[in-house]
Amino acid sequence: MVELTRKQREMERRTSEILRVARPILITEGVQGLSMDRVASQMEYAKGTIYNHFPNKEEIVLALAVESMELRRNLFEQSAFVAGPARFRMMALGAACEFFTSHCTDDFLVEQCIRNQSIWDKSSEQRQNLIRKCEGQCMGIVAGIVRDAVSRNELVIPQSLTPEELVFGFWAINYGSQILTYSSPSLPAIGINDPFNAIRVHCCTLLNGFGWQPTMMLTEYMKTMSQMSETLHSKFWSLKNQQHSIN
Amino acid sequence: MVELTRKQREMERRTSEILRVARPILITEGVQGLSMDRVASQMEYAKGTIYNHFPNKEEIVLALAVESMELRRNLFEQSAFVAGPARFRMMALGAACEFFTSHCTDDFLVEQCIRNQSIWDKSSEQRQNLIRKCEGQCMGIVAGIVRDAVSRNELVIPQSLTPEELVFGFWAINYGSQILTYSSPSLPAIGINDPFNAIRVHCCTLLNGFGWQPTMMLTEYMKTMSQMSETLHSKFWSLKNQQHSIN
DNA sequence: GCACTTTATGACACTGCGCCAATAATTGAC
DNA sequence: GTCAATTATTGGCGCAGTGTCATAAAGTGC
Repeated sequence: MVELTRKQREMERRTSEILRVARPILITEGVQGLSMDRVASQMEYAKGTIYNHFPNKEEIVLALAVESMELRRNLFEQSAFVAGPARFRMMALGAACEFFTSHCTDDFLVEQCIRNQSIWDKSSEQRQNLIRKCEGQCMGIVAGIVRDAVSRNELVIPQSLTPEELVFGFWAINYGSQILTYSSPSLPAIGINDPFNAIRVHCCTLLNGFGWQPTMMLTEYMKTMSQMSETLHSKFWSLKNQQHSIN
Repeated sequence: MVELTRKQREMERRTSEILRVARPILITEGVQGLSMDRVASQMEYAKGTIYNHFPNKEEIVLALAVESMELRRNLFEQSAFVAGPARFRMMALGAACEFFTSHCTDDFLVEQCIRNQSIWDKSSEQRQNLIRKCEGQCMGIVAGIVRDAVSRNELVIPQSLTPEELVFGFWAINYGSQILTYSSPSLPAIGINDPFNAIRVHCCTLLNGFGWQPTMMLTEYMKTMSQMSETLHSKFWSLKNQQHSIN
């Protein structure tokens, strides 16, 4: 029994070793650049051995994405601890998104990979469920804040919207802007100089538009966001570093 | 001279023939499924001949994306003709986005492909510029509406935002929601039952949040959107069909 | 030390890309 | 109408990557 456990642990250790080797390849050269041969030779194992751990490279990509999404979820969880009105927690989440995109760019890029249909198609349902689970957890955290705001009478959700659908709008605007920022070749050329600032303005406008109390003037919102960002950064950094030491 | 032109025309005819063959493959089986061999055999030409027209398959994908983006731009142009306050034109643009996603799904999917880094990397700068140009034109149409609203005193843009950055928010929320809708495996499972409706609500809230006149209650906005959508659909359809007859 | 199980290996068949020498078709001068 | 020159087409080749599988090696219990 002890033997079995030792073997299992060795197996798991190598699994995470594979991920450790694969991650920088995926980040620097994309899904194209990642190949089983390459991972194998870099680890000084035969290809077949890698196939004992992952049935195809898409599974490796998904496994890496799960790690990255877990970091995002941890940042979200941390944001949900901010004191004060629920709106502050919502703003902290915005700060977490910004942090994730600008300081965990690698993880953001890895997370992006799973939006590729061909990767999704080739991977096992089991691992897909891990992704869904993490996605659901993130949604749960944000929707929880929305529900909290409602119960505190700080927000009235339009009747035609579920709390999750309200979250969906913020999710979409953050996600969309991040994708556009990273994949649209030249935003400045078409007049978008500071996408981060722009999205902050839009989020503030959206929050105010829903009448989410306390309503804030733009200047006040921006100031609070800056302060909040600064306060949270140390926590965010420690979460990020934790993540890296695990790998 | 006449001879040359005839040859050139034959060449061009075949180029578009290649695209006509490649498009359904790309749509049904993704970038993975599209191969030069396959296009060649389906057209009953040798592979080398296809390479006389496109230096690699990525160029084919980009060429298809240009076609699809041109359809989007045409829908946008059509929307900009709507009479009344600039806000109505902005709403018509929203309807155009909805139409593009739900009735030109194939084009939407093709447009998505170019967000893939590896495709962008392998394609020529020339064709990349075609994409940028079309993207810039789309932005120009929407930013024009924003500027119009400002000059009509129907809108005051926050000082920290350029008109394009204001557009960026709407772009992000629409784009983001569309991507999430198509690539997030089970939105209903996490509480998002009607993403389209949700985004309409968010857009209305955002417009109101910016104080874009005439301010509209949600019910009024939704009603107007439905009417507008219905009115525009015939124009949209004819544009879409035009596109298809060209191919 | 032996029979048996588990694990690792790398050669192999297969697919697809991009190249290019050989081949075929077209052209225009005579 | 013929023919050399130009131009276009062809498909086989080298290369790289995937995933499989028979074989070899290592590990395990007795």
